[in-house]
Amino acid sequence: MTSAVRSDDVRAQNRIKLLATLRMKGSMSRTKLAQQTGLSAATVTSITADLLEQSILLRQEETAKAKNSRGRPRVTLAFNPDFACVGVIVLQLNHIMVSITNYQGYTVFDDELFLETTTISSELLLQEMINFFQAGLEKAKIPQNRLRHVSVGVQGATDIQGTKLRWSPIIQHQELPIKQSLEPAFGVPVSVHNDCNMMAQALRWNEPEIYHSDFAAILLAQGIGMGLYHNGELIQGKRSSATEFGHMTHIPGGALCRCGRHGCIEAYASEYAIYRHAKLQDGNCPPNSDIQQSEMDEIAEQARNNVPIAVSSFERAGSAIGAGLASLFALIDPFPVAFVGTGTKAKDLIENSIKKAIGEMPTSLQPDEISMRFYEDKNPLIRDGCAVTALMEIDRNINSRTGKVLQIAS
Amino acid sequence: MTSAVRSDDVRAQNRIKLLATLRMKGSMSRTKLAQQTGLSAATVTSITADLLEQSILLRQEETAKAKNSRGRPRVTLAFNPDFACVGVIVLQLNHIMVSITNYQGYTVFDDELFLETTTISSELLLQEMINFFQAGLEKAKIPQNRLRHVSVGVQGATDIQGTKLRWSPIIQHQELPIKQSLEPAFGVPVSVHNDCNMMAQALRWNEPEIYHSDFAAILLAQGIGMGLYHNGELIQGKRSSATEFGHMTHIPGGALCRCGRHGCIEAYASEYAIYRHAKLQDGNCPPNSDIQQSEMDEIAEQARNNVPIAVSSFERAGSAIGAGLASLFALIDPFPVAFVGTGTKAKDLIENSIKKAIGEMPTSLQPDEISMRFYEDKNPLIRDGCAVTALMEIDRNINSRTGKVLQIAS
DNA sequence: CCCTTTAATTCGAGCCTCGAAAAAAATAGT
DNA sequence: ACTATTTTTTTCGAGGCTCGAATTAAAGGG
Repeated sequence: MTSAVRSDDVRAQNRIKLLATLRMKGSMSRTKLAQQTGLSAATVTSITADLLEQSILLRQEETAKAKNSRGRPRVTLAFNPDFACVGVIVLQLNHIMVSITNYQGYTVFDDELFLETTTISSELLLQEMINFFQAGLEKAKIPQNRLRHVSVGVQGATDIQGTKLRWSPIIQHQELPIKQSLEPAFGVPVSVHNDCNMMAQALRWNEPEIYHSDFAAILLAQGIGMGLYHNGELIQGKRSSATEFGHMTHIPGGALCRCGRHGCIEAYASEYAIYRHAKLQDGNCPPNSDIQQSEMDEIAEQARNNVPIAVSSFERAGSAIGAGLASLFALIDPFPVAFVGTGTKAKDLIENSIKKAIGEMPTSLQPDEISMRFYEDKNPLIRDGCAVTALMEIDRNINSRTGKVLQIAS
Repeated sequence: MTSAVRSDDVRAQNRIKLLATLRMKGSMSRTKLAQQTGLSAATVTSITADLLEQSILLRQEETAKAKNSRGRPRVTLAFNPDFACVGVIVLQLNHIMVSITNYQGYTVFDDELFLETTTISSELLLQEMINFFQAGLEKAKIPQNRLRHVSVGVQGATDIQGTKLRWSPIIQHQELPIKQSLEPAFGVPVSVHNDCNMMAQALRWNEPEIYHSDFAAILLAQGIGMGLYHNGELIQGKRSSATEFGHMTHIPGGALCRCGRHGCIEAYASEYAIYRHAKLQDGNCPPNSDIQQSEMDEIAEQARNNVPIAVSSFERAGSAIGAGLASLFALIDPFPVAFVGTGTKAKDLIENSIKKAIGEMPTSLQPDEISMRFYEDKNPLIRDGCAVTALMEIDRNINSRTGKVLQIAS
């Protein structure tokens, strides 16, 4: 239902709109900002005056005088890179990445650390995250008070409020209270996000022409994950974060999945599933959680040499994904899909069977009309997605000059 | 993205909020309205004064003086039943229903007509809809100018704008331009909606305690349909209306579906699928589109007498639905489900296998925790859903005193 | 008949956005 | 060098809106 609105909510709303426009479309002049936002020039002047005064925006020096025309030269407004910065911590299997991004969106520091996530105690893991990020802050020589937000990207299910990691294949523990543990240490808001959702966020940021209102990012790796946008909004559960595409049913009662159930898409399309089938293991064989990339490469090579079992391993994977997509396309309409992760190395081996499976399904659309793109390296996407999420969170919470937090009545 | 907002949008927004509160929670006093909407008493007075002046609301006579307390007696505000009325046309297989609902939400007239939808030309069908509704208007003695909106509920896929019926099993034609044909005849806005979405709308209206933010209405009948709400909003496609739950994949390459593909949920769970299996027909046998209710009842009776093939027919249906729900529950979190239609007569035969199939799937929730309710008669739900949709459309478009239509800049 | 209580209204303060007019800051032409 | 032109910004009421506080309305209780 619509919310009650007060007069000053209007200003807040329009300020957010204006900042979001700058975030998505880059620096621009006030006049262009007025066009893009639909606000009057007068209002843009008023709002940007506030933002300039608060050092949130900067007048950008006209370096290469774009003097194509006469008239008063436009003044390009840009985010002040030093107004704030955000931290990103990405938690993966045996691996932590941290990075720091300035308010303009440039990553000014990144580093990574290997540690055994599967065996470590949850206290120690949280402490390592804190220490490693603090060390990063020092190495990057960021003034303490500049940090405004830390965004944590994790593989696994988070809660909808973005406070904790509810369950993850990379650690043994459940309900890891990340926000609660990290906020006291950093003194700034911390939010926790599913890695696939962050990939989707980053794609939307990098390639808005393709990934805008309706699209999905699908992680093809040890597990299968998804970040899904519909009508310009991230689809999330009511309690848990992730659209668990990998655990939609593919074959009722079928192969054993890492989650303990049978027949999930993941039990056919993940690396362990491809490996299991290629190695002639039974579908009920417990998933191998420690497959080297070289082994997957080898199976792919065999498939390229037409070794039947290797070929069919990848085809099964493609069919499972295609069938799952077809189901989604039945629910929502067809949308562009980005495949991300090491699994895309075998793109040549799965693409056709994905399309074939989509085509067999009750969609009126031809599979060729559906945009499918492949992105091998997931890490930059996860990192950028976390950074943008954090930056937009800051943008959204820049308050009126009173400094009080905006409250909209329910 | 957020939209630019103008000052008078605030009034419009709050007026809508106020009307929506009255719609959903019934007549109430200004003071209560202020509490419920979060607006100040002063603002409620101001807005309701406008609405009273325009005869949109009425001061309700205090019939049974609820004088429980002293103090100035509250004045209950209610919709003026005579301010407007809306028409509903429900188009089903060989069957048209029309009804008229006043602005207070009471249905003041309804009627139905049998005609061969499968063979009729699209021109004639549209003309019959117009004639039959016009006749209803006359019988109900509704002043011409009181009608404000006509809402058409159809079985099949509509376009997202609600202008036409793109495809339907009940007619041969495609892209039936309902809005375009009916609007000139009625002289008021016409909107077209999928029947399952309207069922969901009606449930939300009738039982908001259960069906509020996230829930689904599933039609179990000749076909399988769904209306799905997520985060308080109807999930729709980008182009087509319906969440085609019935055409999600159940068994890849499985039984033949009415849509021409194989393995859809509908090919296992619809009445024709149950019938086909019970009659020992092959899964590739073309769907029988003309099954009498008595035949379905008979199969159900056999199942209750433990005739194995009849039992398994219903179990297969339940499993297909349960598996589909489990997939949805993996995407979003589990939500309450309302099953609607003649298929619910066999509720005792399918409920357990639905729950079993959900339980086998990778949801952490126990199937018993999921609300599942059954509603045999779909027609009142479709009708009421259409009526409420139309009424809320009117509420949303009541303009400021200038009479101009509200425009929010993109 | 006055006091208490609850509901609703009035009124001024304080925000906002907007259009029109004015100011600012450049280039083009003579 | 100076004026006219062009384009971008800013300034300045006008007109909306909501809100809190104070006021008025309309009962019942004693």
